[in-house]
Amino acid sequence: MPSIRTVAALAGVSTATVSNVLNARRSVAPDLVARVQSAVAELGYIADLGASRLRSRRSTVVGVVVPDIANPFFGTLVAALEDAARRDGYDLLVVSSGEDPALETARLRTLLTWRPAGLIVAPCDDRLAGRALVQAAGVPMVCADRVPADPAFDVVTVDNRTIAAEVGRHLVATGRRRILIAAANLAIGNNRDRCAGVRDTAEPAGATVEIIEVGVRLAESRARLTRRLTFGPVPDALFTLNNVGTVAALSALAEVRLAVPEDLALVGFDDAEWMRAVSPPLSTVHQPLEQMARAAWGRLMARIGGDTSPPHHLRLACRLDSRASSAPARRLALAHWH
Amino acid sequence: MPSIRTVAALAGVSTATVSNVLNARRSVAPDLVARVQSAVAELGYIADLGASRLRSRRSTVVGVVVPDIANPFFGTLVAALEDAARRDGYDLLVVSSGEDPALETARLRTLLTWRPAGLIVAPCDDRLAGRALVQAAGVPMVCADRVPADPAFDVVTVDNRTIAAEVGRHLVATGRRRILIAAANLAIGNNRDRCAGVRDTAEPAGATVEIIEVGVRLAESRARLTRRLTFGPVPDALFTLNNVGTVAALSALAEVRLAVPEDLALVGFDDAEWMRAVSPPLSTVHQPLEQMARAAWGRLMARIGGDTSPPHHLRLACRLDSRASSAPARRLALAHWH
DNA sequence: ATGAAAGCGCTAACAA
DNA sequence: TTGTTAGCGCTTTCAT
Repeated sequence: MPSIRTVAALAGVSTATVSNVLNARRSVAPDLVARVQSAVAELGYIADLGASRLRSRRSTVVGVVVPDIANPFFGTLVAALEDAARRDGYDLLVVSSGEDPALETARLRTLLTWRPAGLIVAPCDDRLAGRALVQAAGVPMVCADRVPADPAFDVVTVDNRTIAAEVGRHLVATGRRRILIAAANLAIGNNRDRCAGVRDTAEPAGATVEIIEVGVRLAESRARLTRRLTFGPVPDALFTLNNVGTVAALSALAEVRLAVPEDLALVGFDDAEWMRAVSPPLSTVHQPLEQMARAAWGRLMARIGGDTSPPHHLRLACRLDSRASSAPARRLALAHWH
Repeated sequence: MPSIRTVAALAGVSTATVSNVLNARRSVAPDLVARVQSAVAELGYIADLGASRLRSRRSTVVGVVVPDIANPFFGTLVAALEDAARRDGYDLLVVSSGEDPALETARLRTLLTWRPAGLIVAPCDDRLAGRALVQAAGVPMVCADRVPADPAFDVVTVDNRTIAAEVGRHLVATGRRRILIAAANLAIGNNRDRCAGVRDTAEPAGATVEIIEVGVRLAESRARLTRRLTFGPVPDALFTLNNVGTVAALSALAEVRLAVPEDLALVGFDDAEWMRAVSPPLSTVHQPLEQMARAAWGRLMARIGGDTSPPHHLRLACRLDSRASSAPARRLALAHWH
């Protein structure tokens, strides 16, 4: 591949001038600009950003860590981040932690190896074991979705407790009294807050709230939920705390032959297009993912730009999309779902 | 951050020795190894892979281009690629083309800027406009999922025509005669092959096959499908050629009040967990994504390793998971779905 | 087995 | 305004 020297030689200028033309840093005479540009075009020259970063000490790559890029929740988050990054001239190095804290730390170390300008991390638990590594490297980091226990970093998340309280209110208002919450993993603060929110409104209204931890994997969640529904008392409402749990719930409910919403109401945290397309359409808590991505990106850009203000802690509002899966059981036989 | 010189100074050795210890290239005396290692630990030294690549001319980053990382199909593909990459000590620079050929080319150019060891691309159409760029750069490229018209590169895809023929056979065998195919975009060879496959088996059996192009976006697909189902003759089978189309179909069918499978059978290309969890479970063509990722990665590693054999063209077999959404209409009133 | 020195491609001082 | 030179952090000769 041609280097900046090849271009300089062909254009009959110095490498500094080529650099200045390409980066528009210093003003260059119009005829030299033209000569450089045609040399670039003729050679198909593409600058080496690695070398550029090395010398200029300005990095244009940002590392992103998510628990699982195959999960559409994180896929959508990453897509929105990429959009923001592209606008600002950054590229994204994306890694998955597989919901494993040890792997998360290892992946963070790998990312630091590329000298990113910053990091955006959706931690796999509240501990965020790799935090020390990042702090030692002095690389700005913004946490998204999940909140590390001691947020010494900027954090962008949602108002879990408030929206879960609304779910509790909704379930009670539609006549449900025995609420089962399927939480993936209570080591995640989000999930504890969501449970607390439901309790806030459901218990004072006389409903019972039971919580089971079903794990982060689909197969395991389905199995635990099936077991619980087979052997325990049957609830009249089920609230799943993430999209994997919602799929697990649908499978488990079909397996034990419980009808939604006749036998029990189903509400899921995390929204997806298919959830409103199926019958019955599923009631969901919609998280503002694009907004979360933009906010996280904005904070990171601010930090990269030298902002040293105390950590920002942003909580975005969710929206409860109440659909047929949590309609009152008694009215349902007659109602149309669409 | 400490550099290799900081480590060398602390360990009392030369930078060459530090490099040799860290990369295990030349043999180093045990005591020096120990001193280097403790210096590394003490300083929290993390090597700069950009500088390393610059000097050694060995890149450990691979660029990945997908139409949309938020689409679980590509999310899963990328997750599988990341897994393979990590095992081989590579990192992934992932970009989305947004199903836009111009953006695809721009993103490819951006990737080349990082001097990747190779590229894995799921093109957004058969033209793959950026191919010239990649060839000029001399960077090995493997295409996955979609096949460029003139495959001068290694390609890993699925046997679309064969599995679509099986879908046609299945629909005919279960009593369907008026098949509607909802193709996203016929500029994608995959979709043309899938249509041809259905025709291969359905038309000789006396069924009619109609094809409509619904576009790659959900809202548009839903609208076009609704319009077609409202104003055209009602088919008794619908085959959607990707996961977005399947969601669009569910919405459209609910909107026009057609019941699956009583009024028509529904079969979707692309599988997802939720498709087997909903009622009725959806019949789907399952693509071997993990296998596709492993094969693409394997080809890329071979090319990076110097393999100059003629382009490989791999077609993997899909599996039709026939579920209740394409059960024979007449038997259905009595059948259990699960 | 180890170190000194050169140089990967680029940009930032500094000189002219 | 332009060119010359040094050097970012690393690896690789080449010498010892």
